[in-house]
Amino acid sequence: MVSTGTDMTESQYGKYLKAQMIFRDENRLAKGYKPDIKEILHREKEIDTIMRDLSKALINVTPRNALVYGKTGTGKTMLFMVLTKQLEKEAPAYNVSIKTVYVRCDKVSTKVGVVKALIEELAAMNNKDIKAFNSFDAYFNKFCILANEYKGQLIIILDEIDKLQDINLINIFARVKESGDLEKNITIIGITNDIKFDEKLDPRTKSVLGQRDIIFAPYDANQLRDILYKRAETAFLPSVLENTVIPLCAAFAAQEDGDARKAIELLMYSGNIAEEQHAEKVTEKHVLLAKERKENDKITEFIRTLPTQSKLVLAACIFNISKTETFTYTGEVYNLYSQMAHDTGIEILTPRRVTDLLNELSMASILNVVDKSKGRFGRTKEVTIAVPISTAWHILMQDDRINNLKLNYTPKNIKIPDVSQASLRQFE
DNA sequence: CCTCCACCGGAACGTGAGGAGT
DNA sequence: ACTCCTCACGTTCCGGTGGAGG
Repeated sequence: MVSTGTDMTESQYGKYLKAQMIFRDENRLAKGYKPDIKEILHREKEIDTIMRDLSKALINVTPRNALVYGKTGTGKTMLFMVLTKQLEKEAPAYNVSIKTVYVRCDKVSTKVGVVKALIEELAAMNNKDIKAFNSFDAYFNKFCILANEYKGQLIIILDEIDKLQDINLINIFARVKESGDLEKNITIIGITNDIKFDEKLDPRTKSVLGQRDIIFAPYDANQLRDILYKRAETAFLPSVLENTVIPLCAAFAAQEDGDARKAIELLMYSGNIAEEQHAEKVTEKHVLLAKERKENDKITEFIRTLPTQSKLVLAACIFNISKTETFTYTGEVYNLYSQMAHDTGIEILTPRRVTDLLNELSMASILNVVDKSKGRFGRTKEVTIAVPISTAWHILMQDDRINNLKLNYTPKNIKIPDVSQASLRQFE
């Protein structure tokens, strides 16, 4: 039996479609989305510089190497992705071949790994098979052979280049190019968010890589606002955004180092929440909720992924604090921690180590830890908790290794479970 | 003013896991 | 397969230290 089609009253999906009153194309706000060059705002100078250099590849002149600095969310990677893609697209019209290889050095951090990635890209162009070699030199030789066979321009982008274990790799490229063993058709572009990266380089590497420095300044609130408006045009349905929404998102993100990615994410999150609530418009309220939810998710995730020992220390703090409803001291924490560790059959750490764990929790803003002197009665740390206490406790008790603690220790005044993300938020 | 508590935190070292390089 | 090397995690040792009480 075959359905003849479109009886709307029978459609189970229809009501969901109808409910989607907010987004036109949510993908425009998604992480990997690459805008068109014309859509990119406030990077005119950088685009100009980069395109001027890269355009030489079109007449088969090797562009200069470059070192690109900028904090996260300033558009470095995105811009190079977009501009090199465009370059590759225009190459045939100029009768040249241009190949861009993009390597994320935080994922592939060894020189063997990087060269292997390059070989794979080059081999893929003419469907060659890739052999495994047993030394760096062998890999590098293979790369030279392939690179020499390739008559076009090869652009190597090393993203997060500061994570590269052996920066000497850059020198190896340079030396081989000088010696003539390698055609001079290779451009290396290093991207980093470490402003002082060049100080870690020896002068030679610096002169090889830093033929040109490009710096991406963080966006200010006004620029973020423009960027968000641009994205919103195509991402949202017309006039679903209240006027204050974008300025608010921009202002929040500007506070956080002008990270455009975060700004866009916040906007998307706000839209999601409006959608969940079947609202017709995205309002300021949704932005505030989104911000709060993002922060809560961060805390939840942080606590959830804490090592077991840290979880025990935190559990001890929480239980002590819930008893007095004020604060606790290092000594008390350690005593209870030892007890809890004993009860759960977990190895008991030394006090020295526990102070470090306490400090780590403080650094992460889960706890507030203040030095306190009780005079005659010694010096200690006064510990208070910086996150909603029942939220934290529930997350801790989701850990199988320590959740038998709740038999003896569940703090008073803790509202009981249903631990979905949504319900956690209601507490506090 | 001095003491002395109860802890702080630097330094040096041990250990085991995991990954890179040969 | 084997040897390095690095890194995270912990320990031991020990010289501080702010201020209430004597």
